[in-house]
Amino acid sequence: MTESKDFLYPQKWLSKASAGDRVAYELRMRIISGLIENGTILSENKLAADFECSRSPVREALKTLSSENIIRLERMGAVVIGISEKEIQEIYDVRLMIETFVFERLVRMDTTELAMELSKILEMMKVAIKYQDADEFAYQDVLFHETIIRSIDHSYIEMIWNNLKPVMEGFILLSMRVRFKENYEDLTRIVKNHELYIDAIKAKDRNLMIQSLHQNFDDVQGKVDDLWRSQQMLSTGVEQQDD
Amino acid sequence: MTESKDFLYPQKWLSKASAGDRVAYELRMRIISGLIENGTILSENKLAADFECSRSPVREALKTLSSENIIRLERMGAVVIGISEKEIQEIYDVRLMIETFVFERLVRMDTTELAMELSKILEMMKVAIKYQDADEFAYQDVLFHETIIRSIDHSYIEMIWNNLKPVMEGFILLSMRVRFKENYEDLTRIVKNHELYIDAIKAKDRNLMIQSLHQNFDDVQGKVDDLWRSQQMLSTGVEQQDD
DNA sequence: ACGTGTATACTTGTATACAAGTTATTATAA
DNA sequence: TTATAATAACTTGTATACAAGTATACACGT
Repeated sequence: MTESKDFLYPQKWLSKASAGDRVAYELRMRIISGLIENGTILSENKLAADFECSRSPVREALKTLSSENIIRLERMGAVVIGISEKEIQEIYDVRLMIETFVFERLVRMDTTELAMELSKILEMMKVAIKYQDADEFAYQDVLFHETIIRSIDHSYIEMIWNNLKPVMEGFILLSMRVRFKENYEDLTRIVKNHELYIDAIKAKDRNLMIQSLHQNFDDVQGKVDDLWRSQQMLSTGVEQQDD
Repeated sequence: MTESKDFLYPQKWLSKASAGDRVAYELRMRIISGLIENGTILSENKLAADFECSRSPVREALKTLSSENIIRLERMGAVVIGISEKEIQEIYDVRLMIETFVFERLVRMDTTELAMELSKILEMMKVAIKYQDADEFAYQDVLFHETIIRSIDHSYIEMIWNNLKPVMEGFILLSMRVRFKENYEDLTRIVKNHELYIDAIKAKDRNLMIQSLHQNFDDVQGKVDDLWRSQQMLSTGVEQQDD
């Protein structure tokens, strides 16, 4: 039980977060990473003991996680749904759906400011690669897409994003940690991909955008593999919990 | 303050609901209907007193409502966002988006069972018209679309629906109550519209589906007008609250 | 051996208490 | 009259207490 006290979610990102948020972020990571297996039944009391807090923050976290579709609240306990291949596919269905929608709006807007902002984020990503900071890279990657989505000022599209984001973030976080160790050269390809996306936004070229999205999606397939490897790394590094 | 104790949400739909759910459903209706004006700052304590319960269920309700984008949780109090013309447009953007996505899946499935189920719901709607039960009609209307969406078994599309549904339901509820009083003949047109939708699903005809969706959308524009009328009816029938 | 009832150890939902922080108000001084 | 400091009345976030319901295990009678 030595390793299990480690946190999967970057603690510095939680500096001003409430206990409820902390539980949500960490619990989410443990579920996405497979550390907590699908089908597991979570009890509020056990979680409260685990996270050394009262049931109030735990309840809040469980409600959040259930609205993100990674657990299911039932009469007795919360059942872990987690992220299997099907869910990953579904998440990217939705991402494709909303990003396509967003692009249709973007082509009717002035995108110079957005393109500038995205370029800045891209620079950040390059720096993160240079200093081998996987977490920072993941953060900027998520921010990149969030910036695009928020630029059209559509509160209900943003609502969808808000529900998707935490899971995406966790997913990408785990994936990038593996890549920084094992597939370092992949990162430059991801950067290229994002450059393509910016070009598409600048040129307002649908074909280019579709192309970029699809390449991004191919990357995702890679991420899926990474995730499994990440799960294996975790599960072999940590002893089994008895129930 | 005589009228303000009335409930906007059908109480019989809350038979087994928790206090938290009751607060959420009723508060949502008061926000959507405009009974609680946009920009109002809600306090947990005041709401708890209003609904005669403790802060726990109120907190739960506020969290739900904020994930539905009709309030915004801030440091001090929850700010009511509500549903203005912009939000209604946005909600229907999303509905169009997901229902189009769903249809693309449907055309690759066996839809006979679904069509049967939808026909049943349509019959229910006709009965509701016959007995002038606006709430039941609204319920079946929402169920109709929910049934279509759930038929493709896509948990993240369902996630979007789950976040959208309560607001949609409330919105349609208010709209139908007005129509049953003032635009009774509209209802048969809505039924026709749904029949068209079923035909599109049976025939797997994209054009027919698009046509039906757009007519449905025209209906929505009507609903928007109804909503304003509903809001006026409420605001003139109820004395102002002093703050 | 097997069904049935009961005791027990869980579970959630809700109320309440308390701490820490923010806003508003009031009193005081210039 | 105005600026400022202190106090009072809020606010949320978290812990805890309690009630009501549910699953489990165990004993008992058949």
